[in-house]
Formats: sequence, C-alpha cells, structure tokens
Amino acid sequence: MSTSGKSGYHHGDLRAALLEAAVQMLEQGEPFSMRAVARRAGVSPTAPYRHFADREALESAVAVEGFHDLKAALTEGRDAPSSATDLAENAVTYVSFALSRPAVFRLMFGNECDDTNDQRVQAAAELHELLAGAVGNVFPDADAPTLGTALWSLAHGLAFLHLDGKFAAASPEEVAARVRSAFDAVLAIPRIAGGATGDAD
Amino acid sequence: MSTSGKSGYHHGDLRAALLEAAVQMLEQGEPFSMRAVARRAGVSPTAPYRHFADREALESAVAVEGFHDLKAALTEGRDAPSSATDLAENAVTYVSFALSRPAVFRLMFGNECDDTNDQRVQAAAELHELLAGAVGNVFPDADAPTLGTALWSLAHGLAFLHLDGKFAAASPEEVAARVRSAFDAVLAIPRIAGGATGDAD
DNA sequence: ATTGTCATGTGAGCACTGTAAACATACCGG
DNA sequence: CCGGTATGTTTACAGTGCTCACATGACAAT
Repeated sequence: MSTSGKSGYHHGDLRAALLEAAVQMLEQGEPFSMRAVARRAGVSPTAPYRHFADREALESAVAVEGFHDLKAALTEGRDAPSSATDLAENAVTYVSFALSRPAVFRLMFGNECDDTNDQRVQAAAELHELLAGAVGNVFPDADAPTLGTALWSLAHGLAFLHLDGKFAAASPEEVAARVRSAFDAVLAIPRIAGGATGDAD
Repeated sequence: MSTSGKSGYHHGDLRAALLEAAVQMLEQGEPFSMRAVARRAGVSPTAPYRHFADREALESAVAVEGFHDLKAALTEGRDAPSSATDLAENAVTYVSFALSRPAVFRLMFGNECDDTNDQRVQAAAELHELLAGAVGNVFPDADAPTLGTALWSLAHGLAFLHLDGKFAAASPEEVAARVRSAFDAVLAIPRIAGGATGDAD
C-alpha cells in the first residue's frame, strides 16, 4: 500500500515518491523543479504542495536525507575512529560523498537555509556531534570542539573546492590521496602505525 | 542620466552599470534575476543580453569581480605573510569576506562553474597561486602545494560552514577568534611570537 | 553633410517556473 | 449511508530566461 498500485487518484505515498524522484533527478544532473519532480512522479504540477509547503521545504527534505546518508556513510561498516588515520579516512568518505552526489551535497550546504526550526538543523547538528565526538575520541587531550571544528572545516573545504573544480580534476583515488595528504600535512600523522600524535591509546 | 550623460537610448557603459546593479542586489539580499538587474539599471528586460550571453555569464562576471576583491583584501595593506600567524590572519580575512558578502561568495564558489574557458577559472587560479605562494613563503621546507591545499581548504571550510550557520552564530570578533583557534589547533602555532613551527624565519 | 553599417537598446512572445484558489475524488469514522 | 478531511487536479497569475524582429543612434567612408 505504499508505492504499489493505488487506484490512481490517490497515490498512496506520494511524499516518499516525490522525495525519491527529487533525489534521482538531482543525481542525474537533471534540472530540478517542483513541476519536474511532479512530472516524474506522474502527478499534477501542484500535487507536491500537499506535502511540501514550497520548493525550499522539498529541498530541505532532500537535504535531511542527505545528512542521514552521509552520517550512515561515516559510521556504517566501521568502528568509531580511534586514530588520526581513521579521521583522515572519515574525511575521504566525506569528500567522496560530496563528489559522488554533488547536487545533494550542494543542497545540504550551499543554501541559505535560514535556521528555521527544521529537521534540517537537527540533522546537521547530529553530523556535527558525530564529528566532534570522533575527534574527542582520537585526541582526548586536545580541545576537542576546536579541533573538531578545524578538521570538519578542512574536510568540508576539500569537498567544496573539489566540487567546484578549484583543484585539478582527478580520479577518485587521486582525490582520496589528496585528502589524506592534506590531513597528513596538518596532523603530522605517523601514518604507518595507527597511533595518534600525542598519546592516544 | 545615470553614469555619464548619454542621450538615454544608448547608455554609455551599460555593462558596468549592470555589473554594479547585480553586485548591489546580491549584497542587499534582493532576489537576483536578469530582469531585475535590468530594471535596476533602468533598461529594458532584454538589454543585458547584449553584454552577457546568459545569466551564467553575468554571474561569472560578478564572481570574477569577487575574486579580485578577495585577492585585494588579502594583499592590500599588508606584506606577504611571513609567519604562521600571518597565514591565520589571511584566513580571518577570507572568512570575513565570505560573511560580509555571502551572496557573492556563494556565486564565486557555490556554483557549477563548468570549467569553460572563463576569466573565472583564471581569477580563481590566481587566488590559488597567491595562497600557495604564501604558504611556501612561510613554510619553505614543507610540501607547499599540499600544505597550501590543506590550509586553503581549512579556511574555505570555515567560511562555508559559518555561512551556512553550521556553527553557532557569533559576532565577527568571535568568528575571527574561532578561525584563529582552528589554525592554531592545526598548525600548533606559538602565537605569541611570530615564528612558525619548524624552522621558518 | 549623406549614407551605410554596426553595436546597442526595445518590444513582443515562448516555454517554463513557483504558487494560490477553487474544484474533484476517495478514504474513514459516525 | 453520510459527511468530513486528506489528497490530488485544474485553472490561473505573475515572474523568469531567452529569442527574434525591430528601432536607434554612433561612427566611418564617401
């Protein structure tokens, strides 16, 4: 009864269908519009307004999904980072997410996003906490919030500058290498062993 | 009437007037459109197309101006950075530019910007060189390109995350302090003296 | 000065967008 | 069965990017 065969008039789960359509369009690089999403979902141009107040609301919903996906990518299938190297790998994941889903990433960050009481703000905050927590884990002696800010910013900047083609285009592997180098340069990681700089573990 | 006393039909320097109008609108947070810019410049809705192939071309022109302004902000009234602290101050300037002219900054970076043979690419490249050069200056022994990438990314990430409200809103001074802290954390700068970590100077 | 050419401005018009309002349909609880 | 409500449709309007045909006037050659 969700996406399956409803009678035709009532869709069943249009909201989800619209979200999916929106994400797909973004990832295929097709121009994103309320009407185009409606078309793709096979409904009338104004049907989406029953589920999203306006275009920005739809975008925010997509962004929230993106935040959850990113968080999943950062946590799924790996333990909490315990070394500086792990942090660098997290950054690799972060940048790779941005490059593989550029339009969504831009929606997540590149927007005005008034801090209206959104789920969006919360999703972003969760991500923030995750990252800060990881840093605190790896560098228990450091000023975790500050270092967390710095490393998140570093990863974020790498992501955006790559997205915008400010660095020479490169294969995913080369990009990953660049990210690792940047973290190396900044953290002076003894990358051979997993140990952190100061006295983690 | 407007810039110089042309007869009215032919404006005299419409291109510059359009650019100025565009920048002003962006900085006042007004919605930006080809037609709105034309209105503001007091010309017909399609006049801009004599000077800019399409909307993206206008945006690119604004972005180029932005790049030049940013470069100026980074170089004007100060010597080439000679210490890690100077680099941090450059980052403060960078972030402060982003926050004081958010719409322009977003145009400069937050866009697709196909690497078509633009002045835009060159303007960005100049900025890149400037930053890399500064880093090479301060850390002659380091892998300058890599460290340059890292520090630019760090500043850029700080700028964007502040822009997007991902960090608690704060006064310009607090933001500046946060930027300095981030650079401190990452460069382990002995900020009292101007000396760098290893052996600069 | 007259003329022709060309850059620059105007106007109407198309396809599209976001969004509001009025209407239609079908599910759901009495 | 019946009425309310959620959901979808139609219609409509203002605004957008952009094209094309036309108007205007600056300038060079005559």
